[in-house]
Amino acid sequence: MKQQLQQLLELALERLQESGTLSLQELPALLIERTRDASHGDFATNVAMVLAKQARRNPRELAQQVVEALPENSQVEKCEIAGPGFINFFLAQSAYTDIVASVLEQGERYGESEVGGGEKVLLEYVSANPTGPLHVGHGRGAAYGAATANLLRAAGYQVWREYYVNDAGRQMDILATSVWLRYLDLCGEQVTFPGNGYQGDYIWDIAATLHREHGSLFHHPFSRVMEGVAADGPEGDKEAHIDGLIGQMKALLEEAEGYRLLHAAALETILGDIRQDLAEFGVEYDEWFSERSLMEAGTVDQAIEQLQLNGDLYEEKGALWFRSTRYGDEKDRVVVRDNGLKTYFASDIAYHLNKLGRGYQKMVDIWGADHHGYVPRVRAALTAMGQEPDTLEVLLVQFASLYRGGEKVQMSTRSGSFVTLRELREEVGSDAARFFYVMRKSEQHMDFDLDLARSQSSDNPVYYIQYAHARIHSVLRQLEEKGMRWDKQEGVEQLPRLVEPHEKSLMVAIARYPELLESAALQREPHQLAHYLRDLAHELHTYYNTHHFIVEDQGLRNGRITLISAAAQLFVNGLTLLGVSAPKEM
RNA sequence: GCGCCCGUAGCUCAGCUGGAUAGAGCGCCACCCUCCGGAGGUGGAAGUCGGACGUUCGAAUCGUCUCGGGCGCGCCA
Repeated sequence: MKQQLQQLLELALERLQESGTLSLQELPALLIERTRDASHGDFATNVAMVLAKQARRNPRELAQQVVEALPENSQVEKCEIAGPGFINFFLAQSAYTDIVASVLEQGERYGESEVGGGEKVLLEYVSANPTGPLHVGHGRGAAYGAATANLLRAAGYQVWREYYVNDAGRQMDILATSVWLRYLDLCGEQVTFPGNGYQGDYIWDIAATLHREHGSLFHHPFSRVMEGVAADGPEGDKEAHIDGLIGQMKALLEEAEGYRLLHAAALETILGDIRQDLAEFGVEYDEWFSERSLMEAGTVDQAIEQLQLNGDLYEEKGALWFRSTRYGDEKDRVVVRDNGLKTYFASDIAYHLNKLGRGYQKMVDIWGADHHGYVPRVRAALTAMGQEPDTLEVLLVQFASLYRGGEKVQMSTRSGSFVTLRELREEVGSDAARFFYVMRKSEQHMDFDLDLARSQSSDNPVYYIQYAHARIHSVLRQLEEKGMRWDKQEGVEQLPRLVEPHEKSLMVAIARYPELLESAALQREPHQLAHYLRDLAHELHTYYNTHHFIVEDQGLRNGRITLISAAAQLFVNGLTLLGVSAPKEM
């Protein structure tokens, strides 16, 4: 609808240009908006005001000429000039009844568009290190990522959803060592656990499983383990201490290939937990991309080599540095440490090159806001490789604070008292969690009210929306109980009889949906959809309270049932995109 | 210190490629069921859009400065 108006306007302006009424070098991008006030019609444009200055013309006078030049269109009832020079469009009722009919025709596809133009997008989200269970911060990235993926697909992008698994590197070594130390404890050793080790109970669980399955196969005296290991903090060097422990573990367990076994056991257990957690949350992926596979395929070395050939690397203090300052970064970055280990950054460069190599010219990464400082260096690497830096789009998700009983829930990773995503899901349910997470703009800090999310009342927006949908189905059930049936054909024909203001505004809301989806997708803002659904639910409830749907007049009845059925379809479509269920009864 | 994000009604937040009297929910006050699920609806009170200056016919929206809050500035990931 909006696009049609846009075309009409373009035609009008062209006519004015041809007739010499207007002579502009360049026409500006036309802005047509939904009006806020019904007395201003359905759509409005400010072109006259925008052009007035260039054309040195009175905006209202110019608006009048534009209106006169507009081609006839059956969907446009009239145009008015208002205020300082707005042109308001009043649509014919048929424009709306046609849309209601098309909702029923298109069903779950209603609202989809092609604005994405089939562009291939690789969307990466969550990608938390498999060193422990997902917490509520990851949950927000998961909900946001999954909803954004759905939105992009609906808008005609080809989306590939990926989770980057950091299954190589030092953090995994620390994890394996943590498990081993707990295991040694279970073997009866008096273990002093390193400050930098992973403290959570889940480490004990993995260790216990290993102990049960392998007995004391990996047992070494703790005193032996500590030989030559630097002191732990705060007096000693925490990093050196943990690196020493890792080294000892690798040395002592090599023969039995125990190191690899423990490493794999820890990884598989935790990654398995993450996968299950996300699956239960309705968050899906097309691929779980392994960092180790990248290493083994030599992609990381190739990336480093490429930088080397370009002359963007230099050596200093035994390490290999990428001169990222050349490409807008604040400081240069290490890609290979003095101990020969490649940094996380090195494999991340390789990963992004790999994505491009797979034919994705658009990479959308969703990161926690604490990683924002990381953006310039990855962009720098892409630029250094001859890529356009905007092939990478990074969406940052701020953290969420939980509130229970009006009090902020204290979370601390260090003490292990963080709230896991699983605990959150169990407390408030998946629907509420998914909706609450995307209800706020992602870069906005959010306060997550657990009591509200859990409450089954109208205060809770999730229930409010789901209730609107259930209510429609309740009406359909009532209809059947009364021995009547919905004649869709007749209903569509009777739509022009729905002239009540409530009916008009419900139709407007329905017509707005495709525009809304486009906007939400282009801006990667699922919260727009969440707000829209709330508005739509409000329209439905208001209508419900004012008018009866199951009326004696058969034609009117079918018309109304047709209208609310279209609304029901939108609740299903919209909630599905957000990963929330649309129950028929509650 | 430098960089990024955020300051809008008592609370939680929309609105931000500049536009017509600044919106919603919660909370508060007053109402609405012989009727399809009241898990609903109607009305009301409530805001110097953190502050200042600037650009503009027009600024919550853009620019500069400033105050306040969060985060980041490792050979960690």
